[in-house]
Amino acid sequence: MTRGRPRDTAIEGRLLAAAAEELRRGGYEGLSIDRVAERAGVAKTTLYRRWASKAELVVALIASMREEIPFEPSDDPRGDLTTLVVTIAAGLSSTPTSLIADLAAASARDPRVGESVRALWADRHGAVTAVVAKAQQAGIVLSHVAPAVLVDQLVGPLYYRLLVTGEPLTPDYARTLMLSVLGPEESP
Amino acid sequence: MTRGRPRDTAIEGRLLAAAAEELRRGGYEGLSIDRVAERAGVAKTTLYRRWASKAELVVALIASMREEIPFEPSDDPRGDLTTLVVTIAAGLSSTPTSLIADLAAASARDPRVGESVRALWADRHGAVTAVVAKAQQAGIVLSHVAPAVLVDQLVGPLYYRLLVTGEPLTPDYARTLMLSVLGPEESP
Amino acid sequence: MTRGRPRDTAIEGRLLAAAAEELRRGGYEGLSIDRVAERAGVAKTTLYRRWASKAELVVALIASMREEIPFEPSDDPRGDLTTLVVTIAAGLSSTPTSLIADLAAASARDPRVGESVRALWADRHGAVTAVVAKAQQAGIVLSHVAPAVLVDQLVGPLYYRLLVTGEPLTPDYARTLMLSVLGPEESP
Amino acid sequence: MTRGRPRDTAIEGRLLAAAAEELRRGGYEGLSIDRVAERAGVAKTTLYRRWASKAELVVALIASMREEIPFEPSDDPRGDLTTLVVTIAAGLSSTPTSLIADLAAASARDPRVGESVRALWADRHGAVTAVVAKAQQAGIVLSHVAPAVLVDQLVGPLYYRLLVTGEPLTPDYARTLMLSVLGPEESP
DNA sequence: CGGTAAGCGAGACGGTACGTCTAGTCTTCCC
DNA sequence: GGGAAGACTAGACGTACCGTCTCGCTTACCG
Repeated sequence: MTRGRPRDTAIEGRLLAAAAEELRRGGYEGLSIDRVAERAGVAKTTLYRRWASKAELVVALIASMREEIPFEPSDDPRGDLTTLVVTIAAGLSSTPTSLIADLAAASARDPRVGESVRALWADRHGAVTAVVAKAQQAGIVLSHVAPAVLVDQLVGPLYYRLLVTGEPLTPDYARTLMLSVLGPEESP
Repeated sequence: MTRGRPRDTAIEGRLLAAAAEELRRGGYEGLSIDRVAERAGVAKTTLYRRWASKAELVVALIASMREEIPFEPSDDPRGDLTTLVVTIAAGLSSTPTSLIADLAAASARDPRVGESVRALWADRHGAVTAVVAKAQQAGIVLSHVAPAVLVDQLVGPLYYRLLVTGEPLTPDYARTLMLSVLGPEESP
Repeated sequence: MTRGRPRDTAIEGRLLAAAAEELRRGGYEGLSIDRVAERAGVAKTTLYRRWASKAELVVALIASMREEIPFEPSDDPRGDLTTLVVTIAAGLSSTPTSLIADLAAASARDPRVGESVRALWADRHGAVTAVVAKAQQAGIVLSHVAPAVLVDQLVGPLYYRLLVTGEPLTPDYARTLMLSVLGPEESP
Repeated sequence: MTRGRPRDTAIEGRLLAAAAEELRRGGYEGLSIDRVAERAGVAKTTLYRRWASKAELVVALIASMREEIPFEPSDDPRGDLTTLVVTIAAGLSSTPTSLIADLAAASARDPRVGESVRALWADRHGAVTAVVAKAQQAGIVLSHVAPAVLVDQLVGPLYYRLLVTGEPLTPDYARTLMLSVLGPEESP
């Protein structure tokens, strides 16, 4: 029923790409609508026709950034978990801290952004949870604590260091976390 | 040594009160320096002489809002730790999340702010570290992992839930964290 | 020769009516093409197919507004003239000033608009000129000055007050102008 | 009484000069606030602190462009009047018509602008009124019509031609107006 | 009767300007 | 030197408007 000139589908991609670049450079705060539009070679009105505000743009952007990181669980839960946590730590420390912090702040301000951001992490954390559950079933983790809590204790400290204490996220630290949660590896 | 007109000590209080009101109404984003100064009946210069930026003002504001919770370590490290973690969780969940997230974001952008914010948490976290070390020495915690890491695994998940997953910080959750780190209490 | 779907003749009227209403409310400046089209229930394209720009639309609008005010000269030029000038004054003061001013401004910017607007006044002013010439021939006006100049001195002050000094255009003022130009009436 | 940092007096001049240049190039329509500010090397807020809108800026600009034409009344009211009217006509016809029309339009929309614009003409028109009154007292003008009306009939036609009929404002025309109002000069 | 040319509705698009807001710095005078 | 007042820079924000464009549908006339 609603007709008219169809939207140029390429524009959305260009805008999101431009916004991503802006976000990468200056974080949420430093993302300027004018610059995004200019970088995308698009009129500001065209951007606003799609997203009514900066927040909505970022929501869409984050959603579009969810890369499918395929993870293949092996028979070695302990090894899998180490890989996962180290990878997450590496991913976090290779992303500008201010960006992650800005996303957290934007999430806290706008529930829709929050949802979008959580969906962004969902894959990775879901994988961790799955492996932890598996390890628990295999008897590797003796704890009777819910897997979700163990995940919080593996992943939470990473964000904590990043956002609160400012300490570095080394692979060693990630492994130490593993050790603390899983206990020392038993020699065969 | 110090010359010239002494600072009007009442002003600081008026400014912080004004800032608190602004923060209450519009959050970090909606806090306007101009409005704070005007509401306090004070020149903007006077505000900036005390705090170099909006972030620092908010840091000071938060600091002023923090109640000195004197903590007296008892002979029961496990009980002490539980009290501490539950208290921290309660403090965090009673503060608007957006505030904490904005502080983290401001920290990531400006190291000086980061330092201030860290000082804000320092007391509490210091206390936790001390008790954890004590518990470890007392043999309650069998882990050979550094106390700092255990603290990260007690406190980190709280921030993680708050800033990342958005899940609630209940006292039960805090206790579950304790359990996971310390292991089940041994019956005497 | 002419192929394709013929233009809907009713649309032009609806557009002009809509434009007239818009002009009445907000003057030239406040006339928005988008709103005119919407008010007429017509696509913007359809409007632009008829007039290539806002100015041309207004030109057509003004042209369509030319009401034929039939004027029947009597044997009493002085009376006729009074009637005419008072009528013109009344017409001007019953029209929003800003509209007249905007038309003048649009005229100054675009010659085509100017031509159209002048045609709008032409009838009335033509009638005045005719009567003045007649009065001059009848010896009522002693001046040897060209009728056109006398007309300027009768009508010009009306616009002058309206557009420049902002003073009101009362019937009395109109009569005073008459008196000044024609001189006092001779008693028979 | 006036406290705070004083306005930088040089800025006003720079802004007006920039606006004048803009006006010269693109007329009222083509004058962009952003460009004026940029050309003047000044923040837009600084401009808006002085004039609340484009119209007000232009009012000030026009006012600043008005040269103080010192007028010394002689013993020859007829000559004085001729000089004045011819000068006014010259002034009007040397100014872009669209500017004057735009000022009239802006006046009609905003009373404050109207006041400013009237003040702009006040000097000249005041001088004319004074000389007319003097001429009337000296018996040169026999009319018993109020001076203000005579002034309207001398000056009004100039604006009328400019804004309505579009006819040129020649010195001859001005003299004809004089002649019509004052009557033919008596030979000594 | 089917092709084709134009009218039409709906709305996207580029481009540009507007006026408002904010943070933080700077300048001046007063105590 | 502290304080008040406010000017100043820099730049983002979201809205409005104009005139062009791109669709798909509809209506006529023409062969």
